[in-house]
Amino acid sequence: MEQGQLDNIRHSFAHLLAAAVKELFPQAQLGIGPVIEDGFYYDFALLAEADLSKIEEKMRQIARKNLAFKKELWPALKATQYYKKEKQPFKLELIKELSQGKKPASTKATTDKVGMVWTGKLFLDLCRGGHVKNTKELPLDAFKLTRVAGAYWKGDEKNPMLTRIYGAAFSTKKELASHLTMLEEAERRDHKKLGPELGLFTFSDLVGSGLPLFTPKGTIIRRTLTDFVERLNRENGFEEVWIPHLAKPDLYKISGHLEKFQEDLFRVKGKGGEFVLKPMNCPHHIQIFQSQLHSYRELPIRYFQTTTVYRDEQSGELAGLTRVRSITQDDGHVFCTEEQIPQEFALNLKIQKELVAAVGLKEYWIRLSLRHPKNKKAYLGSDTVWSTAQRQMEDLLKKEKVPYRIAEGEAAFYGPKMDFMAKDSLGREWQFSTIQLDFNLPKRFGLEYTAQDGSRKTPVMIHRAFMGSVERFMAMLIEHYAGAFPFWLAPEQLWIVPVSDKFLPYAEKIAQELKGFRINVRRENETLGKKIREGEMQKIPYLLVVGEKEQTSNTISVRQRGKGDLGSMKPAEFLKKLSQEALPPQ
RNA sequence: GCCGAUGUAGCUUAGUGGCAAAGCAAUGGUUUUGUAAACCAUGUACGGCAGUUCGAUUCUGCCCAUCGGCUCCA
Repeated sequence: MEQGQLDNIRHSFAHLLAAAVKELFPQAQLGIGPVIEDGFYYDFALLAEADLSKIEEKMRQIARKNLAFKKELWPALKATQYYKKEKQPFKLELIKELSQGKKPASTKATTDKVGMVWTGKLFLDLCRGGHVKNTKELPLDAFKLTRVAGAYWKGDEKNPMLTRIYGAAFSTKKELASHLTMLEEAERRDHKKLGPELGLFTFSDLVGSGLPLFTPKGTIIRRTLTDFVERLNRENGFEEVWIPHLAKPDLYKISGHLEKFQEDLFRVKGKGGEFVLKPMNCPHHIQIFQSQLHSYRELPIRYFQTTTVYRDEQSGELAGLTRVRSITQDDGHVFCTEEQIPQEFALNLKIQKELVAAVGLKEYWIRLSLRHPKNKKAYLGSDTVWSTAQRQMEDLLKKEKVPYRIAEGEAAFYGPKMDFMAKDSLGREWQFSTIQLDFNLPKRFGLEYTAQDGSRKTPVMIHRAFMGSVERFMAMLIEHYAGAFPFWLAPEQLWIVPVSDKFLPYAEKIAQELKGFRINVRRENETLGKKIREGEMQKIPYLLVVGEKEQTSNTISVRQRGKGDLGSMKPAEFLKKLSQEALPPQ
C-alpha cells in the first residue's frame, strides 16, 4: 500500500478516536490529531478518564456505522462561531492562526476558508483533509490504542498539558502484528533490562537517579572500549591530559555556559566560595593550552581525555544509560590554524570510522550541520572561513564515501559540525558522536599563537568525541548485540565447565594454558546441563567442557555461543582460533 | 520540571484492613553428573515518612525511585 493511503487510514482513525472520545466524554476539548510514524494520536483536555479499551470499543462501534468522511470549506468566521459554541478553545486558536497565517495583518482574514471534515453526521473536525472515503474502508483489525501520555499544547511547556492518546495503525492485521512483535523484540533487547540481568550496571536510590554504578563485568566493557579509543587517539597524535572535576564559576562565566545552563549545573560549596562540577571539559582543556605560549610550529595541538562531566538533567528525562547525570566523554580538543581545519576533520573522521567498524555498527550516517544560508550574520566567525570550512567538510564526506545528510541552519552559532547517527533496536536514531568546529571559545578566552611573521593570531578549536557519552554508547551496544557481545568485548570470554568435580584439576590446568583471557572455571556442584544453560543465558562466547574423555586425550570440547557444540580440540588449536577474534575487527 | 502508570525477598510474580504465598537465585547437605533447570533442608520482602484506624503492606497525603510520553539536551 502507498504511504499516502496508509496516512489516510491513520488520519481517519485519529478522527474516529476524537469522535469516540466526544461520544464518551462530551465535555472533552480537542487539540490536534496528526499521523505519526507507526500510527496516530489525538490530544484532549478535560478528559475524565482514559480507558483505552473502552474508547477503542467505541471507535469500532462508530466505524461499523459506515460513516462517510466529507470535507467542506467553511469561512473562518463560521468555523469560529461553531467552535465558540462548542467551547473548543484550542480549535479557535488554530483557526485564528490558519486565517492569519494566510493573510497577515489583513481584515479579510476572516473570509478565508478552513477545512471542516464530517464523519457521517456524527462528528465534525477542523482538518485540512486526507481521509478514506468511508469508515467501512478502515481495517478494524489493524489498529490498537497503545498508550496515554501528557503533552503540552503546541509542544510548549508554558502551555497547558493535554492528554494524548496514541494508536498504532496499519493497513493489515499482519502488519500490526509484526509491528507489535518488533516492539516486543525491542523490549527484550532493552539495555535497561539486559544490563541488570547480565550484571553490567545498577542504580541505587541512595546514590541518586541518573547516576549509574558499573559492576566488575560492566566495567570490563567500559574499560575495553575506552582503552581501544584511547589507543586510537594516541596513535593519531592526540596527547592525554587530566583535569579535576570542579572549577570556579568564573571559568564558565567566561565560556558562557554559566549563563546558558545555570539551571543544569551542580554547585558545590567550598570554604572559600562556590565551585561548579564541570558540565564540560573544553574550558579546562583551554586552560592547559593557555598555560604556555604557543608557536604556529606546534599546531595542531591535540588533547584528549576520558572523563566524566555532570549535568543536572530534568528528572523526567533520565532513562537508563542513555540519559544520565554523570556522563563520561571520550573528549578531545584540537587547537589549530584555519588552514589546518580540513586535515584535522579528516583525521578525526578516520578515527571515527575505525571505531564504528570495530564495534560493528552497520547502520549509521552523518548529519552535517551547516549555517543558515540566509542568515549568515547570526554566526560567529568570518564569512569566508565558514563557507570554506563547510565546503571542505562536505568534500571530505564525499571523498570518504560516508552517507550524510545536510542539515541547513542546524549549525551552532559558533561553528559547523558533523554528528554521527546510528539506529538502535527500537528503530530510533540517536546521535552518538560529534566533530565540531568552534570559532567562539578561542575568542572568549583570548587564545593566541605566534604566527610565522611574529604576529599573534587566534587559533580555531575542534571539539570531538567518538563514543560521545560512554554510558549511552554502551546502551547502544547492549541493544545492538542484544547482550551477546563479540569476544573482545565480552566481560566473561570463556567458561571452563568440568563434567564433575573429579575433573576440576584438569579444568584448572586448561585455565592455565589459556591464561590471558577472561576465564571463569565453573566449580559449582551442579549438573553439566545446568551450567551450560547458565552459560547460554549469560551469553558467554565459549563454553569449554572437560571430562574423562578430554582429560585422557588432553583436549577440550568447545561449545560456541549461537553455534552449539564444535567438538573437541587441543587447547593450542583453540588458541589459534581465538587469535582471530581476540581483537576488535580492523 | 510537567502528565500518567507503577513500586511485595537478589530476580519473576501471588495476595490481604487482622501471623504475607510461591518459583528461580542464595546458603547447608546429598548426588559425581556429558551439552539449556538433579534431590532434600534453610533464611530473607510489602520503597520512605506522616495521617485515618483498636490494628495499615492494603485507605489518604507528601517524598523517593522506575517506566511511557511531553519539554530540554553544551
